[in-house]
Amino acid sequence: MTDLPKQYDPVDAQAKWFSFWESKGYFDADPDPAKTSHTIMIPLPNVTGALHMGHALNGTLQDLITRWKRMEGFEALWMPGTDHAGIATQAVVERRMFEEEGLTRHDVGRDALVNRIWVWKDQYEQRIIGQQKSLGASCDWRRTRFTLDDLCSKAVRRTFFRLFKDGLIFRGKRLVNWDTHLQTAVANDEVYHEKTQGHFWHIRYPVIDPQPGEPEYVTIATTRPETLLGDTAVAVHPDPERQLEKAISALKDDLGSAADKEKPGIEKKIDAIEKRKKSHLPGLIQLRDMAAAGRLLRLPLLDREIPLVADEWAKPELGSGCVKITPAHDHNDYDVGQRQSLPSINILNPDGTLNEEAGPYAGLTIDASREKVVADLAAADLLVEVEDREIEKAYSDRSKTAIEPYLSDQWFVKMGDADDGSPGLAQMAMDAVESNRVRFYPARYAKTYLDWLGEKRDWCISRQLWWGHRIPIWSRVESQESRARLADLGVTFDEDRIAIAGEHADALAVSRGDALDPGETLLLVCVADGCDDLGSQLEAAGFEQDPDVLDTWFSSALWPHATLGWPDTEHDPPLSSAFSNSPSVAGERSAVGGQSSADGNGVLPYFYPGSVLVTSRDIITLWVARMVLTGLYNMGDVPFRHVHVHPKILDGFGQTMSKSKGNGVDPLDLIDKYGTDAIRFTIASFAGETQDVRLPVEYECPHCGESIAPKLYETDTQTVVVPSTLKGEFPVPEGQPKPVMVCSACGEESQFTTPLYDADEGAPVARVVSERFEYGRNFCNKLWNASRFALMNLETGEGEDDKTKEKFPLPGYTPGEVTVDDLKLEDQWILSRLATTSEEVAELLSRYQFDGATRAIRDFTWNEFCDWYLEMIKPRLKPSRPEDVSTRPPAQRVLVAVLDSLLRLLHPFVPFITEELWQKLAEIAPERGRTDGEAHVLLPEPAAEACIVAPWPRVAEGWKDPSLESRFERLQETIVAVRNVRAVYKISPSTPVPLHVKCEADVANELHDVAEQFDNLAKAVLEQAGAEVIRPPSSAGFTIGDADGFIPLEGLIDREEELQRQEKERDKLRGFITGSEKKLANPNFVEKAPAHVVDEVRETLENLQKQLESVEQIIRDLGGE
RNA sequence: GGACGCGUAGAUCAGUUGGUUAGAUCGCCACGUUGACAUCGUGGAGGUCGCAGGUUCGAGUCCUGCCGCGUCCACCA
Repeated sequence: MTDLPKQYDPVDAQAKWFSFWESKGYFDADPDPAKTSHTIMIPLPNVTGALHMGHALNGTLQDLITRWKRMEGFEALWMPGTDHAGIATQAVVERRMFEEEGLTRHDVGRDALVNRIWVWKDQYEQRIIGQQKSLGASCDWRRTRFTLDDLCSKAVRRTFFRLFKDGLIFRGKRLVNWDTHLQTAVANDEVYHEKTQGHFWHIRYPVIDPQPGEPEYVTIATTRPETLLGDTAVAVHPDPERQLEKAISALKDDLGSAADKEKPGIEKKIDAIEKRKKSHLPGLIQLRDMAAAGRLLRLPLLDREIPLVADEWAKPELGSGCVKITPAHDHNDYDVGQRQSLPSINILNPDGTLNEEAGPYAGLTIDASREKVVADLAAADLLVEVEDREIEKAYSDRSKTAIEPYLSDQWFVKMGDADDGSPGLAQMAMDAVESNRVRFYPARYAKTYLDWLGEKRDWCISRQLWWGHRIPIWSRVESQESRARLADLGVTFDEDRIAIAGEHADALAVSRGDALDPGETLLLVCVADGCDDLGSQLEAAGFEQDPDVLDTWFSSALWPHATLGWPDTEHDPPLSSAFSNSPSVAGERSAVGGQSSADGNGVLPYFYPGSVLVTSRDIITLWVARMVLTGLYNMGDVPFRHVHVHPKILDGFGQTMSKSKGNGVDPLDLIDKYGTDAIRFTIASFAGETQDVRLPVEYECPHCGESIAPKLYETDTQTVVVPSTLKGEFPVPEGQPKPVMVCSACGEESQFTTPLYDADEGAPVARVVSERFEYGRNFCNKLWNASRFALMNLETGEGEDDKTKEKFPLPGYTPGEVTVDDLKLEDQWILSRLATTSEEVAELLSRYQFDGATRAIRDFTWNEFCDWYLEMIKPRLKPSRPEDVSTRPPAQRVLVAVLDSLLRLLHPFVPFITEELWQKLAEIAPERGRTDGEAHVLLPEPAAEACIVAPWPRVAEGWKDPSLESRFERLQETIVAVRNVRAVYKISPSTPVPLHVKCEADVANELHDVAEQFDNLAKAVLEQAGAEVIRPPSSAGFTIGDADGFIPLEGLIDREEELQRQEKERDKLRGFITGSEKKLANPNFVEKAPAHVVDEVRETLENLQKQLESVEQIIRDLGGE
């Protein structure tokens, strides 16, 4: 007996089959010369947190492709791993350390902090991997890597060394976002801006030795007067007249295309500039000339002499037309400083107080210095005016304190082309896409990639952090002494050439860089991987290692080749069993290098380059571009052939999901509620090419399960998503209980998932869910029950004679050859449809159109296999006369063959349920007819031992039969039409109706052949069919092109009602006919449209007219006109 | 400010190079449970494809403009 429950229980299947797959080693990918490789490198999740819906989408698609390719016979590697995510991870650990123990990183020191982060990392890595596994991820888990493990570290060191030696890494200045509270640089995306009330100070800078006719002062305006202490110039536009004209004509262009309501505003602006031209232009021209003459100004308060320079940054249409230049504390001013060769004066200490450069203001905080500077300027009569003005200020997301732009020494990778014009790193990466060696799907994303790389901006790779790959550079001020010490290591200095000889020739690279003090240079020594003893020797020689670490993206850029063992060509990369990736915690480092074989590292050349990168669009620049670049540089080949960019998941309000908004759905909650397969299937159905996905979410009442709609809620600082039945307010008033959700069904209150508070321990919490996943759950249930039906009918059973009510035995499934003679219409049809569907699915998957593939396979499963095929074979499986028992075995065999193919087709989408069913099917049908052999014959073969390793169905081409499909369609249409009549006349399902069909003789024959299906599916008895059939009186009719059906309904027919129904049909047909006639009457259409289109319209028209005639005949019969 | 995308049924989305009557899922309405499945079946209602122009024999699809929305990048004296 089949013991399948009525509903699929995912929990059991998920645990059972995942460990089965893993223990069998099905996920493992190793070089196999007999197979082609298929490689996907996972976009590394950060070790900072849990997986979210974006990961679920990203992971599902990769697993889907990997499973599909594996079944197609590829050696499919999906490489897992995690990213150390420098800034984010260190920030999380530092924050927790501070909150829980009140310690800062300076309290514990570098090594201790890094150790703490390792502990955190191990914990979270486990959690993330666990989550990925619960999604069914068929990664080769033996190969799990971490961007700070030994293998990746070696690749990072080697890459850095090569770049440095090639002169592609250099030291330079750059303004960073400095958090004075945490004393660290923060990334752009950790900076937020807020508008506050501020002032706009107009300050006079005295001109030194003004000539007759020249102004005594130049006026500038600033929102940050204290920065004048770091000013090194004042700029004026080099051609103010042209610039003003340009501004005016740009505005005039706008005016031409602007909406009416915007016009007055633009006109006002034009007026203002015109006025300014009159009032300021002569002065600005004069200043420009003074700048050209190299005239100097006296910096107020510090009495420094600074030049007046001509630079386009100074916009004559703004302010006074002049602008102070503070290269060390403003991004734009920094650029001006570079262009104009101005010195940069840093006036800040790391803690945000002013340093000795600020002279008398040294030691003051920024705010205090501003007050004093303003007061002193006023006292010196240099302050012209103070305006109130709303200004935007940058704040650190982490410390919530103000961000200061801060000039610092950083390391860069040169992206531009070489001096001789040969392509640089950026150009190489651009060429790879332009020549289609890397292809984007959808193609439009190539533009994002090319535009960004086209700027060829140098890549700043240093970060002021402790968590990460430390920069392998040791430096010391250049001197006789330091040169001599380097000479001990084989470094020689000949004029400006630095050479390295001897045993360290390949382990060291040396160049020069700017030292802190002007006039001094630094000797920069880069130490190659595996030569850390040289670092110690350098330290002994008075060199210091750079304190910074590398940008996280530097290591993740190497992911595609580093994980495969590059640069080690001697050994295969080690597998996790022999591999520790957490040196500090493990206490000892394991040796890098895995199995040594005569052939060297066979893994790298086999799996590189990868096949496809699956990612979201926000890291096309940060990550994708850099992987291509380093791949080309290190490997001489691109890291992957395809880049598939999938959509983002948004909430019902169209906003990005995130923890900080409270609208994030936890994939684990969903898996818990709907099952992994349901989630995967639904997610795959979302993944199209055009749109991001809106996933409306609800809160699920923990008491009764009711769904409560969300709403947006504005707090002082952010907009969050909360339940629409919110009771209480945020921020939670002192002493008040936390806000709750009130359930509209059961009236119970509960806390809910929100970024605004942590729910009380043990309290019932309303989680965020989405009904959309019922789509996948229902599909799985349908598949489950269809299979349940099949399995029930494969066992021996008992039939009952319709007439005698005598029982008789039904045979169980036995394997056996099925030839075309054994096949009924529906068998041939479902095999034809299966052939078409599997081809279509593979085609869509190869174009990464997962939504289309999901639809195709769902339609086949539900609307064709379940709704039609299973229904049609029921009579054969359960004959009602003992003499018909022989119809059962062929039906069973075709059913098994189709189900077998269907499970394989579905496996990449819903792996757990298909494996479960595959194994159940194997118990009763270990040998199944294969559809991929010769057409029209099903030969039994033993099934693969697991669905995951079964071959992807390639149904033999010959099964496809379009003419059969269209005949079948007529049958379907007829049945639907009969059902329609039954529904309209409310005929009970158990009452048989007679059916007469007027049609050509050949059609009539076909209908007689399938007469039993009319009975089976529409409870209709085909009484007559043929050209001679005439409409019986009191009957309902329908027409389907080449056949008219009549259902005599003596006593049931309401003549008026039927007349109306038919008249409605007639009017509809007439509408269509008019449309077609109009087209054909148009000589232009007939002449210009392609012949096949015209023919099609003619054919359609004929058909429509036939139908219309039939309907009109029916109407006349009914007594209408 | 620049780039890219989106706007199609009450909701969420498909709609291949322009070509008969614009589809699906959920929801809705009516009917239906002894035989795989109510997480189901059968039938049905529901759309002037954001707006305005244009190209074309023909536009949801191509072009221009506008309106609304989103994402990324840049910038903000």
